[in-house]
Amino acid sequence: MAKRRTVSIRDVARESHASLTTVSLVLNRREGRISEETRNRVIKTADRLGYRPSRLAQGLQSQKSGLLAILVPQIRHAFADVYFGELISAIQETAAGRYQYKVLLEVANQDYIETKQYLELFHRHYIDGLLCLGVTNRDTYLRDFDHGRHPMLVVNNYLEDIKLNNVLCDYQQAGRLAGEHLVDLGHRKIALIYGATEVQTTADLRKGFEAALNRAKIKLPKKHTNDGLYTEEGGAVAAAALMKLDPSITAILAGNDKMAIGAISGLKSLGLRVPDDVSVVGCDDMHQAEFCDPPLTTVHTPLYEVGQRACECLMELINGQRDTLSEVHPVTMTIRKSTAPPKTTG
Amino acid sequence: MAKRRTVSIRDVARESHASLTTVSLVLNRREGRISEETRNRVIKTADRLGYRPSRLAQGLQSQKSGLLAILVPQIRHAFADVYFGELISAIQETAAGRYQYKVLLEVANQDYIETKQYLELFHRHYIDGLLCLGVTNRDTYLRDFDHGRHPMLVVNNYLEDIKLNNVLCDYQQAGRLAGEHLVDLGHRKIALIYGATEVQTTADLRKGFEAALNRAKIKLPKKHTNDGLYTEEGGAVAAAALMKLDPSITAILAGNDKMAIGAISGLKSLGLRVPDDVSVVGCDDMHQAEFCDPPLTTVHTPLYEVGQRACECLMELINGQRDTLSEVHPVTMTIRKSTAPPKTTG
DNA sequence: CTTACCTAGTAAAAGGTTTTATCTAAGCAT
DNA sequence: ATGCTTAGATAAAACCTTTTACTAGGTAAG
Repeated sequence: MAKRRTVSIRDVARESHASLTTVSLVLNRREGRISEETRNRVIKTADRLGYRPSRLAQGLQSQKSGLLAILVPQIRHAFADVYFGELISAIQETAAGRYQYKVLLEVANQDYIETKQYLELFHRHYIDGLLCLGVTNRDTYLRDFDHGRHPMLVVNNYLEDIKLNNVLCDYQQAGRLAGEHLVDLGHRKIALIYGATEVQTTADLRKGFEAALNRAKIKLPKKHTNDGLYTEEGGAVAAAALMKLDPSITAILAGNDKMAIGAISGLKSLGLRVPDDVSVVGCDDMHQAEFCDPPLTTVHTPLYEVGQRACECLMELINGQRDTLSEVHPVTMTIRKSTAPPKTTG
Repeated sequence: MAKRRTVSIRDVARESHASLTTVSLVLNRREGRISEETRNRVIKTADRLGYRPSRLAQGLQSQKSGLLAILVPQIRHAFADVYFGELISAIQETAAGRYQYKVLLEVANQDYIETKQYLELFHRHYIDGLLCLGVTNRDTYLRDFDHGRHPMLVVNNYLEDIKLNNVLCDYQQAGRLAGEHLVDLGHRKIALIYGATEVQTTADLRKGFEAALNRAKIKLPKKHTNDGLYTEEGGAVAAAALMKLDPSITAILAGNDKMAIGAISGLKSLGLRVPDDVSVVGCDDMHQAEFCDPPLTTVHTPLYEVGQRACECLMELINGQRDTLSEVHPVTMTIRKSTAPPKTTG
């Protein structure tokens, strides 16, 4: 079981009676400098020996690691969340497929942030770029990046008082579209189940939603809003509480599909029918939204596309083709069966 | 915006009037060789300059990358699956927390397998070890690993005819426990909703389940089994089909919690009550199982623990403390509200 | 006084690549 | 015969560490 030494470019050079330089030039397809004959000889030898250039040596030389990292917050089952899952899939596929980049997975727990591991990642040449997911306004440590020295960008969010690169969906538009849809159907008593308030896009969603309602002279009083904690259970509880507080509510927007689905089940367990008694709108348009009962009307946020673009933009930052960027993607309504005009009350 | 060169060990040596070797010795805590005075001088200088050793150079020297990869199959939303999510979380946390290892995310799509990228990962010194998730009997390419030249192991599964390292739950026991639980409750007409047949652990679950039934002189005929495709929708459809084929069924085991939850909703929509009319047992004990209606009786498979152990074992393989291994973890029943004795039919 | 050993430290090699600057031989013009 | 150009190839430097083998100077033992 003699662990044979890995074959290096030196071995190829020796066995093909050429110099290091020649082998390197041939293998990196620098055209025109080497004769056809030598080229073939080198390639054949490299093949025969099974030569594979070491990423470590290449990286040391080029000062590039060929790696990017995805930083996710430490949430139980962050990796089991469709939202993150969709983004991670998009990023991984784009990085691997289009750029031959590999993806590192990092979790930002308390110690990680205190010891500034996210900077270490760059300083120790682990990565060439960083994508931050699930960022909130409380993540002030991101200020360490606002000099723009390290290629990084915030995915599907932004921070109010730190200027960072980002690619995201238009959540104000999302709120507006959802609001207009419900108003157009004739609803007047409309409620909102929001997720965490420290997430900027959530604030935007609310802003857009409220603006749409206001335009139709509808208020969004405190008793018409509730926290759904971004979870199904939270959505269920929030919906029930809202209906208890004001039984005349006829429509609810939830900040994501999970809470919307929870809300539907919460309403059902109160004996209310969706959409006959109460209409429900979600946000995200995740896979499951199509298959729940009733199929969910929701705002389609192009997450896969955002993940993909985030990766592309990060590569541009890495390659210095770009300095700073902020890209906003439009959203659309996907109308299914969970919304309908309100019952004409007598 | 002059991009200043990264500070190297050479800079530290120069500024602290010591040699490269001395600096390296001090910084790597090789005790005893260097005087207290020099040591302090070096440390102070390193701090002042903000020196961070380059992982690339260290890796080149040590022939270790400090990275391990998780290989997942290309399934839509593989990263949004609680099953994979739990394993990935466990692995990532263990690798980062206990070993200062970082985790690379790889997706095994067709091209990836055909071009043997999984081997390239080792040959090009990207990684020191590999963990394979979601493996099936069709993944014959894994034969490339059976020489044991590269540290790798299969997580929560195994292959019948390829001898590989693995850490997994005892799915035969899982089937047996579920079967015994239902038999003990008095059920005689029992059905199984399985996932993909090409997954070895699924076959094991069935085997253990059937053995438990047989011991009680109960058969598991073809019409009492159905494919649930590992999804909620699949579970719903499968349950409905089973009940249509044989309305006398009083209990169902589903191969995972997702299908179990689907089965419950499928049964409900047929007007059947769970557990009053039909008992349902799941497998996995994912977070959601506790919160569905009724709370799901299920086999608890210690996924987090398995992921953690997988990581630990991989590190032992990497460090040569171990050559080959196969570790099976016991499972337990978590009894909640979705199972009950069968109705005494008049 | 010689030998052996210890302490504090260093020079140089090794790890594997890419790139820059240089070299050689051949062909051609002067 | 000399100088210039070019194609084809190469030596050496650079990227940054860690480790091995060595040195100089001092002390203790024989």
